[in-house]
Amino acid sequence: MNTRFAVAVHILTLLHSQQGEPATSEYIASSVNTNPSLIRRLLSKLAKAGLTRSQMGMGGGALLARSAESITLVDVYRAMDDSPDLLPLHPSPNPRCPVGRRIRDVLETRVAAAERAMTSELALVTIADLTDDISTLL
Amino acid sequence: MNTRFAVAVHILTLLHSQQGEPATSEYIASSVNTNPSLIRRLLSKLAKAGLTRSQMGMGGGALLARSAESITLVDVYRAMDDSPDLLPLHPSPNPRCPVGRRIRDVLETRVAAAERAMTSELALVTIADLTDDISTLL
DNA sequence: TCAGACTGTAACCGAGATGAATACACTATT
DNA sequence: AATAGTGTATTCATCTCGGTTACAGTCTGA
Repeated sequence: MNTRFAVAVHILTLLHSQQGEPATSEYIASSVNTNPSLIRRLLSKLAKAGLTRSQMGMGGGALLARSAESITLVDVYRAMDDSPDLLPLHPSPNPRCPVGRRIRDVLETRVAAAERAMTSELALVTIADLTDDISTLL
Repeated sequence: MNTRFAVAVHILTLLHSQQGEPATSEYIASSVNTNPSLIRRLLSKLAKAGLTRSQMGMGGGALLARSAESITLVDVYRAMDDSPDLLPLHPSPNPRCPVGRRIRDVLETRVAAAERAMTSELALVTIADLTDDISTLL
């Protein structure tokens, strides 16, 4: 995994703290410490996942499309998820070897269970939770 | 994560199926369908983690250093683990922004919990389990 | 209606990771 | 000594990633 997940969470938390005021990619980029184009790329993915929406034109910017209480970290994780495999399997073992022929299926089952365990944990945390965490840190 | 984890599991399962007979990197490579040098690189890591050992010279090869029942997928995962972060965080948010200043710590806690959930699941599965899975698949 | 403030998206770059391949010194067995 | 192995360094092509520039499209307000 790359840092897109972390940046996306950052974006959503920031949007939540804006309380309905649209945020420009320029403004978000200054908080994340990167450039606006990258932010817009991520916002495009978040919008496709139904987590944010954008107002075009002057005075526009990005907004949460749903309540911060309803957006969990799994939602963000899936929205950023290009390659579906957290632990990719080796592509082409030798089918003429008993182990090589079966290892893929066997391992896939076990790895899928582990990934489910992780996403279940991510599902417990919402963007609103993170905002609360930040407030209590003050 | 890359495919090293999957290949390492493949290697260990193969070694277990050898029942104490040393396996050459050439033989392992033919089952994994890659080249011997890559296998030896991975074996070197596995040996450093105490999971395998090698016999040099003619008739030599790799062996399990511990019982297959005692080697779990977390052991393999950690042995291959170069970069410690499954979900890396964004390196340098803007410290002058309230969200940017705190998001890292807040997110880190939650992500660590999720990663623990995954490794706990991996800890439940041993190399011996995988060998059993393969046998029952026949 | 036009200028300006925005978004959305494509394109390109440099850096780093990855797997494949080669090479070679070293070690044990026969 | 010859041979069959390991261990490790190096090189290479490819891919991914984040950073950046560029530009067309959209909205607002003077």
